[in-house]
Amino acid sequence: MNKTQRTGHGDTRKRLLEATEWLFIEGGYEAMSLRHITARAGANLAAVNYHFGSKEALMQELLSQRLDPLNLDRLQLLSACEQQHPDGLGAAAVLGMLFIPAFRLSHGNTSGPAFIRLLGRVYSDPSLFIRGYLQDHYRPISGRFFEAFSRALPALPRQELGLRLHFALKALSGMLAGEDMQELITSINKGATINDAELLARLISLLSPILTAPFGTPAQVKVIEQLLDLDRSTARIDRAADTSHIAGESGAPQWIKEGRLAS
Amino acid sequence: MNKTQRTGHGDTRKRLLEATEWLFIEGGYEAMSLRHITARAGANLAAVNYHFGSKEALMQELLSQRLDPLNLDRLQLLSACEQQHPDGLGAAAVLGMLFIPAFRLSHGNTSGPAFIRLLGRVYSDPSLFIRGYLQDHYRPISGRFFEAFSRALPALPRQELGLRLHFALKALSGMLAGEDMQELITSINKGATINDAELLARLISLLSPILTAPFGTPAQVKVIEQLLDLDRSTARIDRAADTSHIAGESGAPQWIKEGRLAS
DNA sequence: GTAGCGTTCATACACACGTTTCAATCCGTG
DNA sequence: CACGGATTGAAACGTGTGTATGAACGCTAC
Repeated sequence: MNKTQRTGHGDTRKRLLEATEWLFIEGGYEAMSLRHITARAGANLAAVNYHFGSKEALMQELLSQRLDPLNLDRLQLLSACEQQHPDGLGAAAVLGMLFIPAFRLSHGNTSGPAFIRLLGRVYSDPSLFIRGYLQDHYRPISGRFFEAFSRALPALPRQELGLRLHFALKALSGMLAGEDMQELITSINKGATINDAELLARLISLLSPILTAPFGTPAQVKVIEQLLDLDRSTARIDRAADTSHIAGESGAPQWIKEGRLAS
Repeated sequence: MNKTQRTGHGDTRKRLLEATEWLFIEGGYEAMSLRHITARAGANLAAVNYHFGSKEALMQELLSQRLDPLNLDRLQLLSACEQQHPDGLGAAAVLGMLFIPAFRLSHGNTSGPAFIRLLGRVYSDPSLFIRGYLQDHYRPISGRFFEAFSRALPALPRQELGLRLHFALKALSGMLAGEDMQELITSINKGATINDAELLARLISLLSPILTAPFGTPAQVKVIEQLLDLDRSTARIDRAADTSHIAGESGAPQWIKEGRLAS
């Protein structure tokens, strides 16, 4: 029945998805307009609504195609690992099970390094649509991994664990979204022929302290107390509280007095 | 000469800034329209362009009023501390000098907890305007603190240090922007009468490992290698590379066949 | 009281957005 | 060749945006 699959010039659908992926990676969901997408894909403006029904449906399809396999692999790896080590896992290992499937998927396919940046964008995009999609579609996997972390760190209260996980994942996604990560990987690979395992271990060694670090020690508290004292004695005489808003002194609107008539 | 300061009903300017601050905190720069701002401030739409000249100028004024004093205090504290401890500072102490002025400013003024969330938004907002403003106006302070960190961590190559700093600050701002931080603070304060210094020390103890953690140890690398093996053996048979895009099987556009005619 | 300045108001402009419509095209099937 | 469904094309709609304009208002000073 799938005879008319490739009718017409017809890979418009594919080109639209690719263009969408690119623009999303570059600027996030809000900066991604249908006119930009269709122009980049060499398609007509109406093509998006014809093939997908709406802009949101387009984005959902892209996310589903990219994230579903990834999260399936993550769950499978977690299950296999829990079965193989029934006596418990370390937090670093659980982190590894989040990263390794992403790492593998980004190596095999043609999308190559773009996949990593897509991941970063998805997890750091502030738009309600993206956020809602993630929460709606991937709550099970979030829960599974939360439980895994909870077992790996039984001393941590669940609320505190949630906080630290937010913390760690924000750091990670903020990093992946930029181009810094690519530079890091290439620069490392140039410096010495480094193993994939070493690279991943290095990444995880940055993240796992966020989860495992103990609360502030007395020594650290003492350092902070000294700083607080120094700050109090250094701070300029308190500006009158909250009158800071009143800046314009008199007369015509302030912006007209400054030199920026040009531009 | 500043006699006509309070002419008319006239605190419109102040109300506009406050409304802007609220809306920016809630949704970021892009979600903040002039019509929303003026409606919330009980002012006319044209008021923004009259008092500030443009939307961007409004935002610049808000950011300048909030961030300039903060960063001045930070620099002053850093200078005082370097003078007091000419033999060098620890990374945790330098982190403290970033946080303590923000902490103090958020305690004194009426703006109270909003100031913290404003900070989080500013540093995590993805819009080009906000990013550009930060880079243009606060490059000196960034440089100063980068040097301070560099002296505190002489073993770290500068590129690696830059990476880890990005990492740490992304984590921090992502955390501050949400409401989680307020919950954390209040929940901590409820659990036990905790000192300001202890709270700050706890925060810093989460962040400083990102800067000071050593590279992956051989033991960690070994764990990752085991996981990689397990992943390779577990991964489902490779889907044909990158044909994942082709989903529609035949006939009419896929979205029309599904049940979502409603809504 | 009236002239003048600072401020507010309603309204309009030009543009970009997502979506819709309907005619024009393609191409396999009869 | 001609029919018909799948696809593409050009143009328009309604809404939201930032900005601009000019009249109306309030107050102070002469």
